[in-house]
Amino acid sequence: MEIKDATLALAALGQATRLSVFRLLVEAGPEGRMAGDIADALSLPGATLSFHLKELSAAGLIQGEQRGRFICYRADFETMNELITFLTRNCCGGQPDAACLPATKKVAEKATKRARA
Amino acid sequence: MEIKDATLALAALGQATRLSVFRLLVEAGPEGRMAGDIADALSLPGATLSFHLKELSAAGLIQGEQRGRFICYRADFETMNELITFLTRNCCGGQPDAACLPATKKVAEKATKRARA
DNA sequence: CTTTTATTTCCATTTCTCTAGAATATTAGA
DNA sequence: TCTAATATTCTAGAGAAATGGAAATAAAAG
Repeated sequence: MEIKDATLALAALGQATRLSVFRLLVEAGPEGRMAGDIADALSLPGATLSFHLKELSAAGLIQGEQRGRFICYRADFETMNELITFLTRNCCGGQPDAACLPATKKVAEKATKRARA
Repeated sequence: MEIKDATLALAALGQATRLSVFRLLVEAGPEGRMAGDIADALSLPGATLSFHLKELSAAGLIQGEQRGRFICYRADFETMNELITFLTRNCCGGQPDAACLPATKKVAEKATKRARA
């Protein structure tokens, strides 16, 4: 992930309504939730939710899939993991001893394994 | 970390200039870097950098310390880890099998250990 | 093909954010 | 104390983002 993509994703998450939507989808897992369901859960007007879903999609953080006349949205966990990797990458100049971000090593390992698989 | 703090931190990072500044400090590690040094590295006018440093400070992502007539800024790794924990918390309803966010388990463990220490 | 339901796009309004020059503060050294 | 160096606050203008009602679109059911 490049800085441009990371900025886009972080800006998308740096907004209260969108962060709530995203967290809802992270907790929902791979099954996701219907748009209207999300609107109900967060008491959002359709137009407002739609605007935010679009932003999250553009940032690659969620994906929507038509299901009958509903649309099912899911969190994109791969993007999320890339984002975390980006944020913690080369922490403290890459010296493992410094270990300022405990996530760094483990997350990086996992990401590498997944990329190879 | 609460949603309000997470939003603040993510909004702070969701801006190209600030993300660059923060990444610079993450890579610098606990030693940090002087404000002027950062301005040079990123070719930023003083007023602009100062504005962004203030935002990052307000979000708890960095801290400044006076050193002679310089000010040394460092990344706040604890906040960063809390943020990652927040984002990945209760992924997929907390079912470990789902494992959509590999970071979840490891990061959460580490964060808990540190909090107890 | 018409209606119902789900969601999105359009649009105008309001609000917040970014930028950087100029002025101000703070510290150290001569 | 006076000056140079470093960094912050003030300020205003330009631009971007958020909101939500109304209209449009898309899909399925009758």
